[in-house]
Amino acid sequence: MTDRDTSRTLAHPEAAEIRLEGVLHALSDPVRLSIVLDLAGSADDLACSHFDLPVTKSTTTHHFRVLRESGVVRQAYRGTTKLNALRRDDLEALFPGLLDSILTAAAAESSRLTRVTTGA
Amino acid sequence: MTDRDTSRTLAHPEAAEIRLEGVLHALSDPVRLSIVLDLAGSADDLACSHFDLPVTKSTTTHHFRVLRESGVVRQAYRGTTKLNALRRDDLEALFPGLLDSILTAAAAESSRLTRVTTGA
DNA sequence: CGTCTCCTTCGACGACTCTCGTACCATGGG
DNA sequence: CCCATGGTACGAGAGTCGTCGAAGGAGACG
Repeated sequence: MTDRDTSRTLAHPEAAEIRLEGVLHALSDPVRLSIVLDLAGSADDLACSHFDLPVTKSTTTHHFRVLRESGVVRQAYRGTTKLNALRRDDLEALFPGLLDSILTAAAAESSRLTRVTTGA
Repeated sequence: MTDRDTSRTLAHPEAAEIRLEGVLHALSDPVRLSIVLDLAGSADDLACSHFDLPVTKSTTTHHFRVLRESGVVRQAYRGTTKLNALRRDDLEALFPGLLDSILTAAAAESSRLTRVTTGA
């Protein structure tokens, strides 16, 4: 009906439209950071339902939209599921090394906090 | 008077207390990102009054507090002025390469957007 | 067709953020 | 001692964010 087609295609920002502030903001939420971390650890695409997040499905939809609209992930429908992939190439071209260092930092912090929590 | 001494010392998080999400959130604001960029470009410390920000003084105070409480900058009083310095070492130890890639990305985006804006 | 699964939309709520103006404190110089 | 300068505290207002539940659409599969 409107210009916001709800059925087939998903709006993604062009690479040139991606803003650093948006990416940093998208990655500053623990839920979204864990999504990105999971996505980075996997070979290719992951369905939304793959993720085990501590929020409801509508909140999950919200987080994936933030990630998509900030240019961090690319999404595409495949049947009833929606596949998600990191936009590694675009991000690397715009901000060389940024994604990797954030990913490394997130992994480091995750293990650091786990160690503290478990006391090991 | 109270335990919140307003005159001499400023509360900073320990290095181990610095959270990646907090750092990313702190850096996801354009004003704060420009502060950090300016701070990184300078040799050492800069007074708050050095910065030419498009906000009022109270807002500036707010942004510097966010940067300090997230562990991005260290602040110290020197007479009537307050000096600011990036916590490069702490951040580098916690998140290797992160600050540099964000700084590089910010500089790249800044020049990219300037180019677009001026049409040059 | 019926139904199941996956995901979206909508409206709502509380919390937090950014911004400001005004009043204020602390240091330093005349 | 008075005042100028640099920064803070305290509201307060507008906006955004993260979260949820209920309702519903789109494919797949019997």
